[in-house]
Amino acid sequence: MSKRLSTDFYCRDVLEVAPDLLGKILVRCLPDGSSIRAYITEVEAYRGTDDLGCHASKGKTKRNKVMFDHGGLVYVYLIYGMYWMFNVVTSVYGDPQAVLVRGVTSANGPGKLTRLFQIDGSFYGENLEASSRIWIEDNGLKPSYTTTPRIGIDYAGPYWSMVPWRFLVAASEASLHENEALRNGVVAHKK
DNA sequence: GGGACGATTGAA
DNA sequence: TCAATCGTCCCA
Repeated sequence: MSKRLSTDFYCRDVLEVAPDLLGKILVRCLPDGSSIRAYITEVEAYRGTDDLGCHASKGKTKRNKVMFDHGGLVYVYLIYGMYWMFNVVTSVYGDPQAVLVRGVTSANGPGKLTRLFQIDGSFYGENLEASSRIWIEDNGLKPSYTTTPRIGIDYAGPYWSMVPWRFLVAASEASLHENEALRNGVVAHKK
């Protein structure tokens, strides 16, 4: 049985929350009553006003203001005029940080993820502890992971564009399934 | 008010 | 390699 993550989970430094989100379950309840669930497999950390890759480096604006609020809120924005990016705000009030969720087991890119989960601008500021249409659950999985520089932020300069703040579940699905099997006490059969 | 530009994706 | 597509942000 998995349990919904509460606000205090998110009110920590983004470099702790980001890797901790790997293996968690993103849950979306649709208007028709059905729901979509998938394991989070890829995330990126954006950390404060010093981080030139972070939207908050330009100061507080209409678009990014929710990042300056407390953790556990949803930060979504439109990119390239057609894709919504789904982020989770972390840390405490006044410390702008967020985790970009780039992939789950059923969608391998941030734009494809929001399209599949039907997440749009109406989710701006949504509270993940209280919302009845989107939240994240802990299933007890702690998959191993690797890191790389963040994607698509060359403009952030040689340092910030190379910081290894992209976190990926090792071996992606295979690792998740193996971890889940272990949690359930099931022997994983490998070829 | 005008123009440049994306934390992307999919097709050529 | 490149177009799609539009809200936000910066400058005037």
